[in-house]
Amino acid sequence: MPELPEVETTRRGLAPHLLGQRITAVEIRDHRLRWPVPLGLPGVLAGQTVRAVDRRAKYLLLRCDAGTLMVHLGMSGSLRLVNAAARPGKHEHWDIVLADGGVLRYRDPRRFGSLHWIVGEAADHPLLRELGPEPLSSDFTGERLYALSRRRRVPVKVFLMDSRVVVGVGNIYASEALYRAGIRPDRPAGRVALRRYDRLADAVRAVLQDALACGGTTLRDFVGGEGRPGYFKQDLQVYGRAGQQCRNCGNIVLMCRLGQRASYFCGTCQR
DNA sequence: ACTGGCTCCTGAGGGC
DNA sequence: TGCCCTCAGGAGCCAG
Repeated sequence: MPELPEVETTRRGLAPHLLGQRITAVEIRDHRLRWPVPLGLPGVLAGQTVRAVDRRAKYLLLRCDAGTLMVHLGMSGSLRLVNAAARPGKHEHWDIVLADGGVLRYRDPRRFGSLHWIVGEAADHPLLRELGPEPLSSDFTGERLYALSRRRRVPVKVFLMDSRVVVGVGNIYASEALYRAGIRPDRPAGRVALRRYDRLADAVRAVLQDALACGGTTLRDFVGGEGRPGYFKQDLQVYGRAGQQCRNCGNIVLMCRLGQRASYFCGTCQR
């Protein structure tokens, strides 16, 4: 599933092909994404030139002259550049046709993704306005986690996955980062000390950077054909490993459910 | 202000 | 070319 590293990898892969390109046509084959794709989109987008390809959280932002196209991949979405002659498959819901003949094609079997056109400052859009800092930016610190978590009783894992606290930490990486930091996922957020939040912020950065390094591999697979699941799988320490041995202490990895999400941890290494 | 629960959707996987 | 059930997951949204 597209986590932040994969969205960033997608951005890096697409940017060189999209920058400076004029959009000649847009075809929406299925409007039923998470939010209905605006009917007027092809009209406003045709003739626009892509000036920048940015990312905010897990949203891709294609900045054009008259506005910004905002794409979310949901959990099963992917974007590929394909040949104009390639027939769209079953779950390939929209195309953006470029002046050079290339086609930016969106595939999303579960349709949890979205497509918005934003006129004006994209950062002011309701979906972006309340977002916390990027995890790989200097604004993301243990001090911030500590300050925001005082008197919060939510499990620290749920807290870490709150996009107002920090963006881009999905279910897999939340479990992995907490394991690396030695913090139990079910510990109340307000009962984690500053020094341990420093460790956690470091762990989040480390996990995301490691995954980003693997993301390059994912993009190749994903551009070449089907995205293979579990590109980061071999590096996972706890996620999906309930009942197996902790790689550090040998005790059994446990699973619990927090905020309707499966959470994995070692009861010995994490406190 | 917080917190927990629900929701969208389809494919995968397990039981039979 | 088996059918049916359950579940996973990003994240917005809402009720209490």
